[in-house]
Formats: sequence, structure tokens, C-alpha cells
Amino acid sequence: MGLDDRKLAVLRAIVEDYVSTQEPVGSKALVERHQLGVSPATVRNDMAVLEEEGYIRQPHTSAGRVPTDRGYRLFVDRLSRVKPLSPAERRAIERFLVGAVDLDDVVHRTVRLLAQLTRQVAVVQYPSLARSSVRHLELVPISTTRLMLVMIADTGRVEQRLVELPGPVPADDVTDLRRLINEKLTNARLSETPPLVQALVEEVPPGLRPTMTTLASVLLETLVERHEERIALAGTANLTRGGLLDFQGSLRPILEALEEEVVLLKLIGETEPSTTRVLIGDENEFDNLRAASVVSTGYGPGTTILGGLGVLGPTRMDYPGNIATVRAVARYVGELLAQN
Amino acid sequence: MGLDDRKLAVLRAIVEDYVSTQEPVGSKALVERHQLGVSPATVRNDMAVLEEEGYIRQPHTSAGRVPTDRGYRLFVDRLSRVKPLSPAERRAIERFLVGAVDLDDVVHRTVRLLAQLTRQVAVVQYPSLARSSVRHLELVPISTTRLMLVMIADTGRVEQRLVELPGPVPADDVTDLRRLINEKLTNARLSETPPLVQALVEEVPPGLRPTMTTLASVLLETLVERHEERIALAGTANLTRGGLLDFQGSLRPILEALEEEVVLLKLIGETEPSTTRVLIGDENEFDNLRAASVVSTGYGPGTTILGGLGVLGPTRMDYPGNIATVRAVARYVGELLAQN
DNA sequence: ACTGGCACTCGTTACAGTCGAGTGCCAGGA
DNA sequence: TCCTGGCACTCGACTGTAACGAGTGCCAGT
Repeated sequence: MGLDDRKLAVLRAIVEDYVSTQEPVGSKALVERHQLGVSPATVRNDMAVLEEEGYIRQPHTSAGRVPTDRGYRLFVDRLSRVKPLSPAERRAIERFLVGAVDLDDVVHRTVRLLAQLTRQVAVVQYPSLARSSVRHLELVPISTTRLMLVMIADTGRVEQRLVELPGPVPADDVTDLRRLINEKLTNARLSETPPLVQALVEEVPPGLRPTMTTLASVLLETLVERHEERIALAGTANLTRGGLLDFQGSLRPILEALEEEVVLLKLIGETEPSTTRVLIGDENEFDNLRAASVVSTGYGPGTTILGGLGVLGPTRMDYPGNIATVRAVARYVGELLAQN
Repeated sequence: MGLDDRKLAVLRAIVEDYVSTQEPVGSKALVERHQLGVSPATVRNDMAVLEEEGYIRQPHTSAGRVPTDRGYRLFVDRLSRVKPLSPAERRAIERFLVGAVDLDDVVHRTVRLLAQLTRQVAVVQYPSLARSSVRHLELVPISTTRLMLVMIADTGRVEQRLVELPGPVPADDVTDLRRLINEKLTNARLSETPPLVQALVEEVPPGLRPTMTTLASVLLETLVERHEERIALAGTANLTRGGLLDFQGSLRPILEALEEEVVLLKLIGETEPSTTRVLIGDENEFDNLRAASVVSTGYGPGTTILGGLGVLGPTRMDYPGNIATVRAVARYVGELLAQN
């Protein structure tokens, strides 16, 4: 449909103004604040077309225009100019992330940083187990019939499980098992371990067979089935900015969605390498989040993606700014993990 | 002063009605809904006294009465009757907590359970490190100059830290160190470890002295200084119940407070053994939480207190019910940890 | 193709009036 | 002495009306 350059410029101006003022924007205000070079009347005609095409709408007959989800989509795809981070922001990122002592610390600092910079709700997924490798497996005897299985991933993530053995196992055997398991599994990708674990059961001396079988089932559970991805969240208080105009007056559905890890994972976890994904309002598959937008991307050392991170806020958000920030933070975190 | 039995009964009735209806309660409605045996006029006189004493107040001249923080306090201390849990609730608790596979799981299930039963925001502190003992310390070689130190506490909590060694250390020495450290520290209370760690440095053969010194400082940091208590939260969506009448219209300060772990720890972490603490509105030391109440208690196996748990909600909350629930959940969690 | 002008819409605000829940007080009765 | 019924009063909530103004759509003119 005929959307000439000026009409696109008008849409861009409407989005930018509405995002910053939070109020429906009218034709007069528009020509005053942007150099469009035409009169309000002309702008009104353009607006009428934009409305017909579904990019903007009028809350009330006598009010200005507001972008629709479709309008934001067009804005994000074709109209927004990249907004480079300010030096202050770059400095903030570095200052914030330097000095993290362990993985938990990195994730916590990252999520807080994101929330602070974007003034939105920030979500960071812990490095996904499925995509990492085994650095070391440790068997710690608790009693003669109980072991603590500790798995250390190359990302620094640590998982542990208590194992009830079928019968008493002497310390020497535990040592043997530990050696055997580490020989076979160290450096293996977690997603590739199941056949290796199966093979382990076969290789073990007959006396240890029952013990190894028990261990194997726990191993599989810990390494693979238990995809319990962890998530960190920060900045929920930012949801209350903008009075209750955003989110049509009720934070309830948003808060509910934020409590479901499954939902958050779907939102930020399914990212293709080096893309920044933007989900606007309706595009979201969860009813509770129809009034929200999500900007997310993957992070990891180099080109590997270990997890996702992103921000969630009202559809009326600063897309260019948030996209830039999310990307920058993801890159810094990736570098940090690479040093590990 | 003279608060005779009937005046107290009136106060109790006001609290109960206000909590359930969320609306200022008038004298007429009171006599209708409770068997007070007197006329509205009499109740009005009593109300006048209660107001003078600061237990209730009138939002507007022509409205009913609402309890003040002081009124709730009196209610909690002297007027509320214990509300036994319903069988359904008991069943819910058991069903919910059975089947937890590890500590993380226990804590997560507990906090969700609490939120669901009380319909408030639930907070659960992870078993405090300071109060637990060392079950095992593991040294995992990552490279010749790097170790992963893993500490397993008797509560099932696991902490790990990466250690950069001053120089390469052969595997045999690592084994020796592991044995030595475990000999001295296993079963020690974390709060009592510092002198033991110091002693360790002296006992080690001179060749391992520098390595042990490095290890010691990380150990101290991990075991003692790094009091990084962890917290789980659930049910924030419950804050939006009761429209925006509670919390004087703005969730902001509450949400901000809930993001500060320090604040939460102060709220639920400082509990004396087997007491249930109730903080009502003003009594709270944080300005952000002036409009909220907190019911909290400690939990742990037997009489030891390993951490705190509780709920946070509007001052207008069902104190007897929440107190009963918090206590019951704490007891069940304690039993669960004892089995460990 | 753009612009100025004009009639129109409709949400917002202000104001006045009514209604009613709830109160305080008082005089009378157990 | 304590309780009760009655009564005047207060004041927030709601309703209806009117004025205002931001913003629009349309049209005729350049």
C-alpha cells in the first residue's frame, strides 16, 4: 500500500513522541516538534491513511493518535535508527560486571544492570545446562550407602544430587567409579551424554554393576532430563512507572506471568544466534503478556549461545534504546564468560 | 483506659469485618453481623472510646471505622483466636512438599505453597550457612594452577568457588590437602571454622604452605565472610488483590523493597526460636513497607533455626489464618530437613 | 499536492444538587 | 449507672448540566 516516505516519517514521529510523553499525539504538536516541513492538515491526511492501514489508532474521537502493535512493528523493522550507547552507559556496564566472583554473582549483577539501564523488567537465564559441557563429576561419600553427586559444568554452573545406593560401597570403589565416570564424561556436551552413560554401565566390573546402574539413572536425570533452567529477575518495580496507564491498569497478569519460569524461558530462551528478537504485544503467545513487549537475545562466549537475556516492558517502550542495551550487555557477559 | 470486654469484642468484630469486606465498618452493620447483644448506639459509644485510644479511625467523617496499626496489634496480641488449619490445607502442605528432590526444590516448593495458601507474598530464606555445619569439602582440580572448592553443608546447601593457586600443585598434593582439610573441618559449625582454618595452615608440610594459605583465605571467605544468604520469593501477583486500595494505591515501594535481599533478610531472618513474629505497618523499620505487615518464623530440624520464612501483605490481612499457616509450613519444612 | 478554515466530536473539568451511610449527642428508661 | 431510640448533622459518592478545548475530517482555494 502506498506508504511514501513522509507517511513513514510521520509514523516514526508519532512513535517517538508517544513513547516519550505517554500521551496521544496530535497533528499540531507533531509539526511543532519535528521538522516535517508540512502543515498539520497534511499530517492529518497522512494520519488518516496510517490509521486505515492499522498502524495507529485513536483512543477517542477527539484525541490524538497512538501507535498500534502493528505500528510499533513497522517502526522497529524499518524506521528506528540505531541508538549508540552513551559513554556513561558503557562505563556503567563495565563497572558493574567487573569483580563478579562466581556465576551466581555474574547473573545477579547482569540482571540488575539490565534493569537499571533500561528501566524495565530484566530477565537473565542462567547458562543452559543442555548446551554446556561437563568439566568434572565428583562423588562425595556421605555414608556407606549414600553419595553426593556433584557436576561442575564448564560455565561454572554446579548441580548436585543425593544418591541412595542399593547397598554399601567401599571407599576404594567410589574412587574407581569417580575415575571411570570422569574419564568417559569429562568435556562431553551434556546433550550428548546419554549414550556415554549407558556405555558406562556395561564397562563397569560386575560387582559394581548395581551401584553403577543407580548412579546412571541419577546421572541421566541430573544431566539431561532435569532441564530445570534457572532464571534471574530484576526491576519489577519498573512496571509501576507510567502510573497505571501501561498494562491497561492491572499489573496482575504481568506479575503472574513473571512468576512462571516456563513462560520466561519461552520468552528469552529461544533465541537464534546473534539475533535480537523483539516481541510486540499481540505477537506474544501468552495472553497475560498481550500488553507487553519483550526484547531479548542470546549470550555466550564467542558464537555459542549458552542462554538468553532480555527486558520486558510496556509496548510503549524505547525500542532502539533497549535493543542497543540488551545487545551490549549480552556481548559483555559473553566476553566475561569466555575469560572463565 | 477502661477497655472492657465488650469494647474489645467490638474491636475484634471491626477487624474481622474489615479484613473480609475491605470496607469501613459502621455500627449498624456490626450489630447485624455479630451477636453483640447491644444496640448500634451503644456500639457507637464504644467506637468513640476506641477511636480516642487510637485503635480505630474514620477515613472520612461520614464513613465507618477502620482499624489502625495499633488496633491490629491489640487484635493480634489479645483478641485473635487461633484458627486451626483445615484438613484440606494440611493435605495440601503434605502433597506439595513430598517429592522434593533437593534443597532448591524444597525451598521453591515451600515458597510457592506459602504464597498459595495465604494468598500473600511469600518469602523463604535458604538455610543459613552461618548456622549449618560442614558435611564435606571437595577440591576439584581444574588445571594445575586452578582448583574448584566445593563445600557441602549438612543442610544440603552447596557452595563453590574457583581458586587461583600461587603455583602448580601435583594431584597427590591435592589429595593430601583434601584429606587434611576434611579431617579438621568436617562437622564443624561454619561459624566456628576460622580458628580451625588458621590452624590448618600451620600443620601443613612447608612445601604446601603457600597453596594452603591461598586456600585458607578462600575458605574463610566462602565459609564465613561471604554471608550471602539466599532468598526465594513467590506470589507477588497477590499484591494486586484488593484492587489498589491496599498499599495506598502504589505498589512501587513494596516491589522495590522486595528486590532488596537485605530488606527481606531483616524481615524474616531475625527470628528467635519457635516464635512467630508479626510486624504491623509502622512497626516495620523500612519506610517502603509502612503499609504492609509481615508474619514470619524460623524453621529448622528440631529446635535449631536454620532460616526464616514468612509472608508479607497489606496490614489488612487475615492474621490468625496467616500465622497458623506460616507456623504449620515451617514445622513441615523442619521435619523435611530433619529427614535429610 | 498542499494549505487554511470551519464545523463537529467528545473527553475533561467545574459546579450544583441530591442521596444516604454513618456519626455524635441527648433525653428517657431499666 | 448503663443502655437505647431518636434526631440533627456531616460529608463523600453520585448525577446532571454546562463550558472548554484538543483534535479531527472535510472542503474549497492556491
